[in-house]
Amino acid sequence: MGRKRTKSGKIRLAEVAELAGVSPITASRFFRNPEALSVAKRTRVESAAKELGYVPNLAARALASQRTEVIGVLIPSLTNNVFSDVLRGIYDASEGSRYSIQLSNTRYSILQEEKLLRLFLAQKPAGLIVTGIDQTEESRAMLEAADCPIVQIMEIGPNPVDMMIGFSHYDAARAAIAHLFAQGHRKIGFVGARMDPRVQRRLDGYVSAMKDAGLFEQRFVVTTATPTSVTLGGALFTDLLAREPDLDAVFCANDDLALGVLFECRRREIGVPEQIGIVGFNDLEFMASAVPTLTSVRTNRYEMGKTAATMLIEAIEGRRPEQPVLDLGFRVIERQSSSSRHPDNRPALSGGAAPNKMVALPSSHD
Amino acid sequence: MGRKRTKSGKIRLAEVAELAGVSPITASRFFRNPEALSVAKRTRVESAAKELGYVPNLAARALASQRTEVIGVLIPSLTNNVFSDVLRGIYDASEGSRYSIQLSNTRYSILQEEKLLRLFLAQKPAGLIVTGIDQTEESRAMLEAADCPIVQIMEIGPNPVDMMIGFSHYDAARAAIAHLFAQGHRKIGFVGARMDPRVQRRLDGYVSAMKDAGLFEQRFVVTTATPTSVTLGGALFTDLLAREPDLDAVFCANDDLALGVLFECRRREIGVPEQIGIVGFNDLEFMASAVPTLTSVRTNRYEMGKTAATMLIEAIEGRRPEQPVLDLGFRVIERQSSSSRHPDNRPALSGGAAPNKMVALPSSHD
DNA sequence: GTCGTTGCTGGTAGCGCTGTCAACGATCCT
DNA sequence: AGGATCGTTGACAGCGCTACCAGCAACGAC
Repeated sequence: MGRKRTKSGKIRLAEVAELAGVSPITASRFFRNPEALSVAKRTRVESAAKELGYVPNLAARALASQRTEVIGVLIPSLTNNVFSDVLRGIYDASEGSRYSIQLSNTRYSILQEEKLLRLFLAQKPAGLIVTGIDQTEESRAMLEAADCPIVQIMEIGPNPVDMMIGFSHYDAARAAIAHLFAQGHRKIGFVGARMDPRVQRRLDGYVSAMKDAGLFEQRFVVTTATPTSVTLGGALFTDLLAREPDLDAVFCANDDLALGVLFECRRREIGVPEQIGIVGFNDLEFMASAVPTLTSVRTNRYEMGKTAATMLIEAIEGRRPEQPVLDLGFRVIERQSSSSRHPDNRPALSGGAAPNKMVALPSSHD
Repeated sequence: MGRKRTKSGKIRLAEVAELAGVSPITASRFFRNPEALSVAKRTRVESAAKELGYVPNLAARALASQRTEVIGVLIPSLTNNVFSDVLRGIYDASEGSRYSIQLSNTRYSILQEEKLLRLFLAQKPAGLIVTGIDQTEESRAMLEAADCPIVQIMEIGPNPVDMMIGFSHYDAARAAIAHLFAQGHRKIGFVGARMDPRVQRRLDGYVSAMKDAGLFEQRFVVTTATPTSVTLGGALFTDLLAREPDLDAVFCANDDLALGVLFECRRREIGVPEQIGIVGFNDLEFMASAVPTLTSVRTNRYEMGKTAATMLIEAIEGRRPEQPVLDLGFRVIERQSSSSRHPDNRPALSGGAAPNKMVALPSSHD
């Protein structure tokens, strides 16, 4: 049943120190800063610890040192594929380090975020990763006053609290529309769900690109606050078609919606891309596999998470990165669903302030 | 920059006690067992705490009380949709409770699991949630010796370490095959990826069902250790077809593979379900939206996580559930992709020892 | 009236570790 | 050679909270 066993044989630092023939404080130092010990004592403590199977008591450490080795992570959703990739990056980066991850879900509510932030901060985390740049005023103040490094992820913008890593959703959307223009599409609709700040900025990018071309029409835009889903993609597309039957392409705020649009086209026997072009956002794995393959804007989610955690840990340990704000860019991955109405292909469009920082996107699966 | 600020104005329990005019220990009791206080002192402490904005120091509490309020969760993957639903349930259940979640990713390695378990156990967690029933001997021993409640999730089997919640993957696979039989399919292939223990048991269920019907052929089975993906579904299906061109249905170990198979059929212009029936596993949201809609085995992932965490918390607080092993069942959701070769429809098949415990599956998104 | 009993409260003593500072010998510079 | 500096080590004093046990009033039973 696993309920028995009362006192586990606790090995304290003092025991290790005794066995090693050093003072407790020296043993303590071994675990925090081994370089500070002479080689002789270092090996003595090391073998003593191993022999006794010593595991430090984190609570005591936290109490005595007035700081924890916890990195708080605030993300809006646990199930959105986008965040699970980011999370995986964060966990991968934290692995092997002394830091552990404390994750909380804001459910896309900045009020909830504020509440969680208060909770986190009270425990004096070693560092904090927060999503986006749209915090409440109160949250912002807490973050600025916080006594630990902070990374804002998912997007970049002015006035970072501390560090920042992401890309411009606005520019990415503009690049997607530019691609559609280049392929000869003109009447381009927008479907968006959830409409969190990042989706909103994609919409803004879409609107500006369309306006720049003198092609914007309010009826081309269909959005909802409802959480995204494949099914919803179909429904929103249906709305869009009802408003504008002559549509020749759709830019979807994410790939789930794009897949839903694709299925809806199939249901209605609308040819893709002959009659309707489709572009998604995020470049989830299935996009390359769909029939026809679906164009999307690739974002470096895994790397974003991994780099954010790495930067944070570096900063915690006193090595602040030379570049506190990192633009990871994006890339329009051109596939069949948006292919040219005129048969001319061109290279992939890239964007972001640091396109050279781009790396291959790891598989979405682990 | 957020790096400044040295000493946050720390309000200790002692301050609260002083303001309330009680001893620190009484104030302490207020937070742990308010019932033990007289009503007068209770309200005094409460308002004092609120006035000062007191937040308990968890490290000190853990050190003094020799236990933490941390629930350790070990799952094989962060990105698999299946686990993100379970996780969401766990987080939802833990919210509002005093417990916080400590998550780690075993990457489908039981050795890694063992390592993490050792790490977790050393910090004396309040409770533990582990995935599956295939631990190493060492892990098993540690779990049995652990001084906290434990829930095994995702599947049920004999000899629970403590509590257990899940369903029979074997039975679920058999039900899927029974459904295909009922629809007139005979040459049914199996495609599986990753081949973790649960997928293996689905395969076992498939094999037994096929053998029972005298229809099993080794060449109907295509599996790989590679992580699952939509693309992989298409590739495995291609292999399968090469081995057995006369196949009339495919049972996919998960929905990603099923979607890949669907796309591959489309690519090859194979009619679904006329020429090939498809059944997936998990019933992810997109299955209902695909064209044709895809049959799948629905599993109660969110509820599994939520119930597991709820049971665990109850057990931690001394209220052990009357039913330590819970079968959440499954349900074959019949859709177009497997529909009858003979036009007769029948109600959905259900399974599991506690089908009445079945609840509506919450949306996969939050 | 005395003696438990119960309900509430407080004092004492750490939990296991680390921050700070001082001390020591060895090394280096002038 | 004398003093300064560096590298290494240890003593001490808590960090903020709770376990444990003692105390005390109020109450009822004998």
